[in-house]
Amino acid sequence: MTISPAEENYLKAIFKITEREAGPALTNAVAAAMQTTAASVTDMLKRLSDKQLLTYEKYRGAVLTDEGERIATALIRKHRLWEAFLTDKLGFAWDEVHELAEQLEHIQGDALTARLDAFLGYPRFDPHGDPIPDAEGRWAPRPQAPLSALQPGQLGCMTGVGDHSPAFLQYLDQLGLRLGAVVEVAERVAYDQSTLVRIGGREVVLSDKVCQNLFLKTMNHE
Amino acid sequence: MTISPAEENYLKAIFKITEREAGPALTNAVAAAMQTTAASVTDMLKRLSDKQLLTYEKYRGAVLTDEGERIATALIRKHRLWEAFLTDKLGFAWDEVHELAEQLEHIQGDALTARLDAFLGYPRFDPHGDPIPDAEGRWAPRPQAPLSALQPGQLGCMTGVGDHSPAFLQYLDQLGLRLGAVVEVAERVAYDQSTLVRIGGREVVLSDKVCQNLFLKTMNHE
DNA sequence: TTTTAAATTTAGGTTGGTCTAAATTTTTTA
DNA sequence: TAAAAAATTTAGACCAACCTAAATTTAAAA
Repeated sequence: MTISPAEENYLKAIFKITEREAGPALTNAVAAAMQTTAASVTDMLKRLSDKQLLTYEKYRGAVLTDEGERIATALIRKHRLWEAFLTDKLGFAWDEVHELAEQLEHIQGDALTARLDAFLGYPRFDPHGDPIPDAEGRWAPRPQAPLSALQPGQLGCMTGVGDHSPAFLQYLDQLGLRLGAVVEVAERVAYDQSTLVRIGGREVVLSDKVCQNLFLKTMNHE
Repeated sequence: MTISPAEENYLKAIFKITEREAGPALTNAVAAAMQTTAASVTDMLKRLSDKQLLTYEKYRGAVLTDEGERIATALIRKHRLWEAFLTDKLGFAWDEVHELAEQLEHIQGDALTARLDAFLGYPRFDPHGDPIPDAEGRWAPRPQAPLSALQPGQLGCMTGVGDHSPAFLQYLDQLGLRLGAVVEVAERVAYDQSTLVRIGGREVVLSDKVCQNLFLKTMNHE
């Protein structure tokens, strides 16, 4: 049974929606994620349901089957391995790799994925700090919290981002915020929830929006 | 103006046909190369003609325009760079890379191609000895002849193959015939044009078909 | 609980890329 | 040069993936 790039993209979108929202993925949510119309989504959900890649109830949304989830996971694995390749081997910046990986993730061939993984040294995280599932679909645990959840005085090591847009990533570059950067929360402004942080000696104010999209692992002082 | 993978494949097929046959590429020749029907080809030739990627005259075949040729060349460049990547970096054998490269050649992004080229050290030939055009579409000259054209007593260094099928490539592996191998023509059998050659000490008989698909650069003794 | 609004599906259409079968043109052969 | 064969095109159809507009169902509000 063959599966098209378009179908794969739907499965991935549904996977990501159900990752962050409880219950079935609703038509409009999928349409928003796929940048398409609700009518097109309904169409596709029926086809994916026929292929047993998800269960679909009219007006009630879709849930991936085990097979659908397996395909989505494999796709995310390939996407992130290619992102690691593009940054680590070809020297692309972390804000340049998403679009290319969107194409590369659809290349078929288990041997290719396995060899690429080995060539990269079996990375467990991609250039944005997102976990790369292994060949069996297992995810590495990642104990992290958004900067917005840290209290003044707390110290954190940057482990990921919640927004992959080039604009956001470039802004972080400018602030010296890359994976592994150590950040100390100095003060939270009650008025707008913005946060004063110390990054490598310098003090910077980060908006609430930025803090919600910055993930850190808490550390002890010294 | 956007161009689909299917369209790219047609351009590449037509490029390769006109490379080896004089005059315009005929419908049936394209159909054979694309493993499709003549009707589908006619359809596509009209569309590519509308897009100014080739000139097409009913019943008389197609000739690529400069733009069509540029696209075909870029596609071949990507195909061969990816093949080099797959063998040199990921450790695939030369008979395993064609299908994967057929997929990878359609990945869009000039920066990717440029960086891949640099990462590989600007290779001028792919794992099968085929030349890789540079970013401007220029081809390295390759002075070579089929083994079938060499006379007894002549010495040659293997530089390429005329058949990329896994079966042929694996057979060559078995004979110790890889790029760079030195071959001495010992004798040609008039009856069936088969050739007795010496490869690294051993004597082997190669059929005419094999000899026509083995390319060498002639060398002087010692 | 009835009305309104929001979400979703259905109906019908488009485009790209393919197909088979029939019609046409070109080439070959008698 | 006329008939037969080969090559090619046209006609009509299909499928995947999308679309808009209208109809329907569900959820929210009065």
